[in-house]
Amino acid sequence: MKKKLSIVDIAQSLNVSKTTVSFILNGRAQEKRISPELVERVQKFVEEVGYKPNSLAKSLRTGKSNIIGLMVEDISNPFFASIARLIEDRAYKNGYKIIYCSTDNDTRKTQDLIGMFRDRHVDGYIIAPPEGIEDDVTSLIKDGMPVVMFDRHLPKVDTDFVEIDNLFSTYNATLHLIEQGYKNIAFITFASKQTQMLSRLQGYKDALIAKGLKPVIKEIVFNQDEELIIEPIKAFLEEHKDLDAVFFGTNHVGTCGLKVINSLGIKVPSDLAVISFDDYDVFKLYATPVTAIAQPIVEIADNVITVLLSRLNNSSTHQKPQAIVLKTELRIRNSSKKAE
Amino acid sequence: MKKKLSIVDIAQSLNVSKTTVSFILNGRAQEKRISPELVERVQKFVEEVGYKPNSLAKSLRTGKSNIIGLMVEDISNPFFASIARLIEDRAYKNGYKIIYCSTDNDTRKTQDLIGMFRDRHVDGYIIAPPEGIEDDVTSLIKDGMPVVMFDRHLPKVDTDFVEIDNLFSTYNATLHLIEQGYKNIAFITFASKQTQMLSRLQGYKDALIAKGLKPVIKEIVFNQDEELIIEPIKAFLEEHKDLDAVFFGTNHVGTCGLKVINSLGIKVPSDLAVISFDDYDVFKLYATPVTAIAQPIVEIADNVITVLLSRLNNSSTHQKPQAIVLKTELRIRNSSKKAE
DNA sequence: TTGATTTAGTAAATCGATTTATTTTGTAGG
DNA sequence: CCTACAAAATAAATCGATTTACTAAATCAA
Repeated sequence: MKKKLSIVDIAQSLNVSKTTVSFILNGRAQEKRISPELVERVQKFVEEVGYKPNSLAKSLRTGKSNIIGLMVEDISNPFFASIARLIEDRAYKNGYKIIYCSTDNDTRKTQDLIGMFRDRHVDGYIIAPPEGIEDDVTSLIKDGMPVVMFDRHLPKVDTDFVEIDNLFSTYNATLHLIEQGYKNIAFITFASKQTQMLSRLQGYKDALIAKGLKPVIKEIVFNQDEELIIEPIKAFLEEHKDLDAVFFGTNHVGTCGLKVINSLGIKVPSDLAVISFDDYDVFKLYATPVTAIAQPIVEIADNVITVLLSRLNNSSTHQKPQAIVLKTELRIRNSSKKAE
Repeated sequence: MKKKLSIVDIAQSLNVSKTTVSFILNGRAQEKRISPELVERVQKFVEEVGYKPNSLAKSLRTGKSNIIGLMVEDISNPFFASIARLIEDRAYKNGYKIIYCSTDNDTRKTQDLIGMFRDRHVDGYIIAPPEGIEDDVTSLIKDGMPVVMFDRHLPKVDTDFVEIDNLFSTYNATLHLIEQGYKNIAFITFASKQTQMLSRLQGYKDALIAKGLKPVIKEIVFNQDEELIIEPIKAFLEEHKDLDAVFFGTNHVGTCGLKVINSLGIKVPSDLAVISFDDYDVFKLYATPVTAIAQPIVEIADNVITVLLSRLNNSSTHQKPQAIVLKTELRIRNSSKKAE
């Protein structure tokens, strides 16, 4: 177990001071007028023995950790997993590592996790915020931490966020259903006060009302246990035999919804047309592929990391927070008009 | 922007030495014979002002970071995302944070990432290792780092690992197909020398040979771009019209395979029976649900974290590395016998 | 009373870097 | 020859904890 080399070891081996080594390694040789020969000698040696500065010590001194904290709702959800994947790639390419965690939309858990991240001195935060976390995020921002929110935002917190045009997305998709001749369209979603969920619901309602139809809404209480999501959906569908279409508000609800539909032997779209928010292999490969609203995942990730990196690089300049809203794509998969 | 309190601030406020504060905060008060009154006073004050030790400084001194490095193949793959989720939960509960990354099965990238983790002084490693990474992992172990491998292992590296009984899983599932009357069964998988892939392939071959049938194997070169996976599968299926069943070696191949099957208008299972490794919503919700081999995800995660934590807690004792092999479950979904 | 031991606590070294302040050396100008 | 100034490098302070080694006061035994 060879022990790690420190900057002192390097300095001693070369008979120079560690200050000099440090300056050279940090590219401040010119500025500090260190002779090119010495620079060369040090760099060559460092390369040779494979010395790498201890980043903990570095962080302690500089106050920068080169770590970004990423808080998603649930890393096992394909939407968040994909985003995380893309963010991870771009972060690593820019010399940042990611510490991530799943909030489960649980305020207390999220508070704890913010505490942990803070404690670890992460340089910046990427958060899909749960409800009730306003104060904690505000306090982060007050302390000068860059925070970028995505998927949703906190109206009371003035910071960058990247999200999609939820209201238009569901409005447009609902209109599509109506134009196909569907009239009894239900919206099944998670009970939530989060901005993206409120907008999705609103878009659906707006479309129905604009066309003089009556909204039918079912809100499911989120639960880790999938059975407890499936159960109420089943009850709802059994109770509303008159529906001719159903709109699922998230990929998770959508997947559970399809399971219910299968178990009840409902035929899609002849018995019941289906649209889901989020596109996802399950929807593409379903017996009759399901129309879905696809989020521009790559763009979301790109924007998130770009905004955050720019904050990290000029932490001095106080630019106004950016609100980035991206478009979605309605992927129409079973466009057969409703049989009259 | 209030600045953080340090242990010195605490010590000064209370008129005691920082040594004393440190001892008390680390539960060494008794051992160090510090009077109960003083202990009480310090604890109360610390609580009051909400002081938290700077974990970077702590790590620098103690050499422990309380961070676990998790390297999966691809965090956006549902198998790895679920495992990561479970590991994350259990790690946090035990006071550890996770830094994760996706290796893409790329040796060079993985080497870089190990370097980064090492640099960050992570306390332990959980790795789904790509090929060719033996030396790097061995060197980690030599340096006394706990390393647990999962999903696959490196035969030349003697360390803990958790995986499933791949050979039996595919053997058993293939036998199931044969018993159903299928005779021309192909195995489509990623080209790979990884232990789990070799075993899966072997299990398939063993079963066919045992029954006097001829193996038909198609190995796909992995690629980030899904089109480049779909393409060769399509070519293969078009070329082998005589097949009556196909076995997909991973969830990813399976999903792509179903897309091909859909695009070719092949009916499952009447034209072609399908089995896939890994169970997954896509397979449950496919037009005719697909028989799949379900991995015990919770058990895998539990075992991984348990083994790692025990190594972390008694790093002194040199227990023999454990090889944990778990059972899978064959979920039979369209068990209709082949029509003769 | 004296020396040993225990009790309760602290000063200083340490982890491995960065950064500020300072010293040494060389050279040009008067 | 002496001063001034730049060039080249370094000593020492710092980040915020832990840990080793030490001290002062109190207790105890002989």
